[in-house]
Amino acid sequence: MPRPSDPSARARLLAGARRIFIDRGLDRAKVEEITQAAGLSKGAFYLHFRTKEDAFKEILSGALAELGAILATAEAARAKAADGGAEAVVEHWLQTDLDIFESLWKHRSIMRLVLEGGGSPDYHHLIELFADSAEQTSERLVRFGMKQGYYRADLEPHQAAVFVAGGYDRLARRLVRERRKPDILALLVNAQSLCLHALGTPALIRAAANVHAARLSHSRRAASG
Amino acid sequence: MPRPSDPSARARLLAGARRIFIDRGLDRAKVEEITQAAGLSKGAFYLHFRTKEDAFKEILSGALAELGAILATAEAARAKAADGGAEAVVEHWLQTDLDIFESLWKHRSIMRLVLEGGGSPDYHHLIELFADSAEQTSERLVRFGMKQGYYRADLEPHQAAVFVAGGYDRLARRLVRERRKPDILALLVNAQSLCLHALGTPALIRAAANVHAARLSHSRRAASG
Amino acid sequence: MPRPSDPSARARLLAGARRIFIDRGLDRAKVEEITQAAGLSKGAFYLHFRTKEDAFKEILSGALAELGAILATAEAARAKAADGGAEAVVEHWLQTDLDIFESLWKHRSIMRLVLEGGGSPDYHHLIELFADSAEQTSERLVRFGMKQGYYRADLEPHQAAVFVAGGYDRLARRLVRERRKPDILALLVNAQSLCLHALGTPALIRAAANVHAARLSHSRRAASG
Amino acid sequence: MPRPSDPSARARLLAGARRIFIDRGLDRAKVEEITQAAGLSKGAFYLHFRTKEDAFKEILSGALAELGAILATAEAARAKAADGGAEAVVEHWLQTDLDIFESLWKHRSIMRLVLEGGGSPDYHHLIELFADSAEQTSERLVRFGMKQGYYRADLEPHQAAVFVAGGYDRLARRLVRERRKPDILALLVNAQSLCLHALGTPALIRAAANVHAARLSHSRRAASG
DNA sequence: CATGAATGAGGGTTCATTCAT
DNA sequence: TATGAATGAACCCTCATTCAT
Repeated sequence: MPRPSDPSARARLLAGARRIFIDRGLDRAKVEEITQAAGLSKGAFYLHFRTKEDAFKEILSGALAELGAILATAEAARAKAADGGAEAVVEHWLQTDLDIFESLWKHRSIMRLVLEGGGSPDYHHLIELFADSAEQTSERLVRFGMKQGYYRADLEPHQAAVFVAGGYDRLARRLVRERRKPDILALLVNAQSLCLHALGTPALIRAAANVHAARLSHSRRAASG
Repeated sequence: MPRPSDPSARARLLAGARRIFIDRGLDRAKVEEITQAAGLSKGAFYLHFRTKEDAFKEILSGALAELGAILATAEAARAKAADGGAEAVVEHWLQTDLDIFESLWKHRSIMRLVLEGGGSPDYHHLIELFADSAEQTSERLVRFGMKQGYYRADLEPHQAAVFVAGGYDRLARRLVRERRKPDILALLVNAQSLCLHALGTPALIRAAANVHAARLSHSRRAASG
Repeated sequence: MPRPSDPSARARLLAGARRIFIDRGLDRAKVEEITQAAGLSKGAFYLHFRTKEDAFKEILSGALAELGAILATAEAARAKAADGGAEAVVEHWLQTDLDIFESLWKHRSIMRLVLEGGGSPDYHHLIELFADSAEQTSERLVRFGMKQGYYRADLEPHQAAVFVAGGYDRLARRLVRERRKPDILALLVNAQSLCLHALGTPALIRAAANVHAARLSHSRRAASG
Repeated sequence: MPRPSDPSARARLLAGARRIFIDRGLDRAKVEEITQAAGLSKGAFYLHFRTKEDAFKEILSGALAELGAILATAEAARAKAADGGAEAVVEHWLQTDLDIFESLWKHRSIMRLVLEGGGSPDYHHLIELFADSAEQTSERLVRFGMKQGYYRADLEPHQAAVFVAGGYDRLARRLVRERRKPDILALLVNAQSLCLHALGTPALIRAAANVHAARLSHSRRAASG
């Protein structure tokens, strides 16, 4: 017996697929589980997606596209921030991190799946892609910071970048596993602070302290208000 | 027709299994691929392993046992190192890291598989286990370091530990992907140096600089000799 | 390419399974043979049955349930028959036997399989169950008949029951092997007559003769009319 | 490591095979179980038997040959017994039954297996063979008895034979399931007595009573002495 | 004779995908 | 669009049998 036509079928299938993929991983997810979760029949799945993998890619692409956009925007705004002096640099950096981690939180379940390999070996390159991109961004930032005199001159930029990216990577992996939303701003302020103590010049550390204090107090006011 | 008896069959199967698991992940690896890689017939697999998963576990356990032993040894020796002053602490820390990363390198292919989720969702807890243990060790070290006066007093130990562990985690994930063996000592010296600049007191940073210099020059002499 | 939908698939699978099970026994029957016999693909089997054994049990349960119902009904009606005197007792006994043997004939192929062990050792207890139940019923009847004075007083009830049950058991085993339907009424009249000569008092033997004659002439009229 | 040469290997394999066949049936018995039970290696089995089925046949043939011999001997002696009058006929009949049932008891485990279908459908014809032969013997005896005037003249010989054979068949099936040896003489005396009440003339019944009494008292004296 | 590792044909079961309705 | 029975290619694991030692 056909179900009443429902324009949301595709959306419901995607939602079901997301849930099942998250529970089982791509390989172990069964199409029938997905359609059951969506309240539809097995055949319906193939009206909307060519294959199981296609549905997976589509679910991923949402999250990845958002992250890509954030990175692109940040990249574009970097030069302008640099002109604004130390505090603007820190401010821009912090804002980019916030955008990224908020997006990770929003898509945490599917991101977690991919981060943990549940998307099958075939999808692992995506994580590497993203992680490498983060690392390269870090390295560019380190080099840029050194050139601008914000960072200590004795750094080996690549190694520093690996380490910084690693800190953030681990932060991200933890975030996607949390059940309740942590105070992302606090986490990132802390992370930046650590990075800056490792890499930055005293001047930059001071600038960061100002930015951080301002942000945190503003955030607390917002929370309590 | 049976093949000539070959006492290395089990080893060859393990080697084949490792290779195929690494290529495809546990779920997508076919037993027949494994036995073909080992130059044996399908049935031979089941003379040596009860199931495909059993073979996987066995391959894993070698690597995990070694890492476990290193951590246990290090833990046991820590107190003694602490008595030896700043340089002994740094020395002990560096040595432990070296042992771990050498072991990771030795088992890099299978470790990479697990780190990247190729062992099926079922095995992911192992990574978390190890990562959490690294994080907890980091946190203990940070608290210990703060108490001893080696680390800055204004740190939030948990956040610092997450970040430090993250740096090492990322380092490990990179290491297991390398084709040629990098200079592990140099990587770790760099990593420690970054951590110390982020966390350590000037005294400790100086002590570390000595230890690092000694180790590096010794290592270079060995390499060129 | 899927076959055109056919609502009789399950029935056809059961029919195919019955045939193949009967030919080969449970263990040696291949699922693919069954589905071929049903004109379906191997996978179709698992749309309708969880396992090969399940299909077997289902085929059995039909026959067993019918036999169980007949025995229960007969048991319930026994006391009333006893009140009707010797002829009613014989009549009731004969009718029960007829119901059972007609049911056996209806399900002869599967009953034969189980009787002959084709359902794997696992199913043999079912035969014992049924045979023991028949023996116990026999023994109850013998004791009852002795108490009522219908049977000779010098019988050892258990041994007599074993023997009577054995006669019927053998009759059943022969029946399920026949290609063409024998005259079941005649068989049973004969069997009863033998039992009664072995066990009964002259009065009961005379009563039985009347009942038998009436039944047979009625049956012959029906056959020729 | 080869075991010390042991001339009893074949016997031990047969004993092991018998045990395992009895436990599991032909199809479900594994060659390795058999050789383990015999304390030998899997290969040894094939030094002594061409296939698993061959070993089964060999085990069976022992029991079947003995039964066959008993039947042949009895058949040969029948005419002579007939000349000896009623008591000699009963005596001969009883002795043959005793020989058969003692043989069944001796080989009860393997006989039970075959009777219950554990030898796979392929072997079921053997039971039918034996049962049919018993039935035919019964029928010959009934006809013979009727001709001699020992049996009632109004019998339908075939039906009577089915019933008698059935009683013995059931007796045999029960015997092979017993754990402890029952009093076979008593069982058979009882069975004969029932048959004779069903089939025999008063003269034969009296003759049988004499034979039975003599045999039982002799047996009791033997048991108590 | 004995060993037991090796072989490889099976066969039960799963599940992505198709398509008649 | 929706349905869900049907398909059939996989794939894991078993086990009778072989044979180099």
